[in-house]
Parts: sequence; C-alpha cells; structure tokens
Amino acid sequence: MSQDPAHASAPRSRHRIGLDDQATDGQSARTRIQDVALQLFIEEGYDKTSLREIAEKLGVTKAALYYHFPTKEAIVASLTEDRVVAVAKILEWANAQPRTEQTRQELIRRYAETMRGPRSGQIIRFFERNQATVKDLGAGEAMRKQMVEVMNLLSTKTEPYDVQLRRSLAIFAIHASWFAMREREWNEEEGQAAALKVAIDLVAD
Amino acid sequence: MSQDPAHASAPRSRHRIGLDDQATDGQSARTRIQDVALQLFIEEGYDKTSLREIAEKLGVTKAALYYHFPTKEAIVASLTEDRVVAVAKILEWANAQPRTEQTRQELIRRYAETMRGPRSGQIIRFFERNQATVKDLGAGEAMRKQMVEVMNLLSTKTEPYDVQLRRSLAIFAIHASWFAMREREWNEEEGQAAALKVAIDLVAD
DNA sequence: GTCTATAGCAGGATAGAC
DNA sequence: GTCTATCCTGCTATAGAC
Repeated sequence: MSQDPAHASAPRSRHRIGLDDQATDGQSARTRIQDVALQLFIEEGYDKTSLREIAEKLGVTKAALYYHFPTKEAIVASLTEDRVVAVAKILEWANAQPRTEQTRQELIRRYAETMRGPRSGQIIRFFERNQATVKDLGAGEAMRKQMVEVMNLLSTKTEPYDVQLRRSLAIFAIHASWFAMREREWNEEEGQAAALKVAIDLVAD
Repeated sequence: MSQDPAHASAPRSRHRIGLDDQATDGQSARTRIQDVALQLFIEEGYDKTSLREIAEKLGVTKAALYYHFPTKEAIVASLTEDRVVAVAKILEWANAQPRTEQTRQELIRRYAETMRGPRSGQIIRFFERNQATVKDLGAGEAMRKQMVEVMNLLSTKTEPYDVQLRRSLAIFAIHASWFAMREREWNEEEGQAAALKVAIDLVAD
C-alpha cells in the first residue's frame, strides 16, 4: 500500500527536532503530513493550499516535505490508495452477484462499511469539495470511476429514470452523512446509522 | 441585476473586430464571456482556468476581459446573482408558510423551477464542482447559505436523523439530475421530471 | 474596446549544504 | 531529514497607446 521507493527505513541520524521526531504520539512524519494536508485540502481547497502552508503548519519548510513526497499530487495519491483498494474489492464482489434487490442492499452495506475508517469521511469530503481540481489527478479519476461503477450496479439503463436517480442517491446518502449536514450536531454513530437506513431504503423496490 | 457602473451603454466606436462585434447571434460581449468562462470553470475548475485561457477561447487578450469585468471573481458574481435572487424569493415565501408536508412539496416544486433557466444547471454544476474554491468568493457563500436554509426548511432538528437526511437529499435529487448522471443519455425534460418525482417523494411523510 | 507590455507576486520543484 | 537559496513558470491585475 505504501510505495516509498526512497526511504523504506529512513536513517534517524541527526539530532535536530524534525517532523519525524515529533512522533511522541506514535505518528510518523508521513502520517502527520497526510493529516495536515488533508485537513487543509478540505478547508481551503487543494489548489489554494500551498506546500508552504502545509509546511508552516507542521513547523518545517517546503523542502522538508519533498523528502517524504515527490510531488503535491503524491500526497493525495497516498491518501486515497487504501480506500480505492477497499472499494475495488467490493466492486469485484458485487460484479459476481446476481442483480437483485438483496445484492443492492448488501452492496450498500459494504460500501457504508468503507466509511468507518478514521480518514474515510474526510477523504470523501475532500473528493466532493475538489471535484473539478481532482479530476485530472489520477487518484481522483479512480475514485470517480468507482463511484460511477457503484451507481451502475445499483440500476440499469433500462429502468425508469426516477428509479435510476433514486438508487444513485443512496451513494450520496452514505457520503452526505459526513458533509452535507455539518450545521447539525449528531455524533458519528447516529449519523452513519441514519445514512445506512436511508440508503437501504433508496435501493429497495 | 446587471451592475456595470462603467459602461451602461458602451460606445461602439472603433472599426476593429472585437468581442462586442461578434454579436451576430444576439449575444453581447458580456454574455459571451460569461458562457465561455462558465464552461471552463466547470470543466477545468475555477482555479485552474486562467483569464488567458478564457480570452484565448474568445479570440481576444486578457486585457480585453478587464474592460467587461473588473476581476475574475466578478464574472462568477455576475453569473450567480440572478439565481440567488430567485432562490431568495422562494425562501421568503417558504418562511411565511406553515411547516407542513404540503409546504415542503411546494417548496421543492418551486426550487425545481429554478433549474429551468438555460444556465441554471450549469451554475449548480459549477458550484458543486468548485465548492472548496468558491466558498470564499462571496457569490459562493451566498449560494451555500441558501442551500442550507432550504434544507433547514425541509426538516427541524427535533426530527430523527434519518428523516432529516432523507429530506435533505431532495435537494441533491434536484441538482443531481444535472450532473450526477452524465454517463446516461436522457433528455432534459425527462431528467427534470424524474428528479422532481424523486424529490417530492423524499420530502413526503 | 482592444491591444502590448509589464509590474508584482506566489506557486511547485530542485540543488546542495549540513 | 531538514535547511537555505533559487529557478522557472504562470497567475491576476494595471498602465497607457491606439
């Protein structure tokens, strides 16, 4: 999952306080960069978030980031790869199933499961808020294609338009529990349970 | 609606072929800029669309654009202002109604009506695909607030989470008919009718 | 109304010291 | 692993001629 050619085991040589030494909470430098970058990508947008800004927030310089990631885009790639693999597995499973209501519901259940990871919700949020930018980012293209494939599994072109639309909204229901209702105050558990319930209903006959 | 202090009636003085003289199809220079800009903002993203690119596509230079719009952001503002006014009117109406199922359905109907204009769908598409960027653009802020207000009118905080989510999805249903299902081939009429049907059902009890 | 030219700045990325 | 310094590019916006 982690393809870091350069420094599989980076030498902890110098005595200066750097990104990698702030790991008193068990977070690697790589992870800290990912967290800060993702947060900024969501709040400010990918384009408007400069590497300088990320570095500043981490207390280092731009150049330091380039030791951990070859490009800005690579940060996004590292963020999304795990989720892409997880969704790909679900799609593989779904493609081998008969196209029944029960399959749709199980597909939704499994898809909703992918939102349980600590960063999953944020990654979706990032994706939704940066669609235009992310679409030629490779990682974004992959996620977009997967979303379309999920929707295509939920309905066929021969079905009425309103059915197609209704079923597709199930995906938005799952995603939306993370971003559409920011104003309101419910906890994660409840939100996800509600989203799953609504989504399941949307794909029912 | 059109706040152009500088050139309410621009003098058609010179003989050179410019933006304003290409109006053989009845489009003003202003309109042509808006159309091209909006299209690029959707396809490439607001940030990544430079004024040079817009100008090039119109066969003029960057500087020419600055005659018609004082800033890049002003183009967005000019694009969204009519819709913001239209939605504001609907919100004003809705706020004066009792919070019944019938009101919700009528609210959805009226909201769906705003998608009938030629550019409305594109503007929503622009908004959705550039959320992160557009959020500190003034125009974007206004639209975001309106969307939240519509959702708040569709459900109250005391209602169960799944009901709140379900009702909020009605808005996405209306919007989605314009962008979520690009892969599939149905005409506008059918798509909007389907969206309205789904949305109405989502706000029903 | 449109042009050329340019100011002024910020971005991503690299080189090389430590 | 992180730094300083810098290259190169592209952006928004402005000045002033025509």
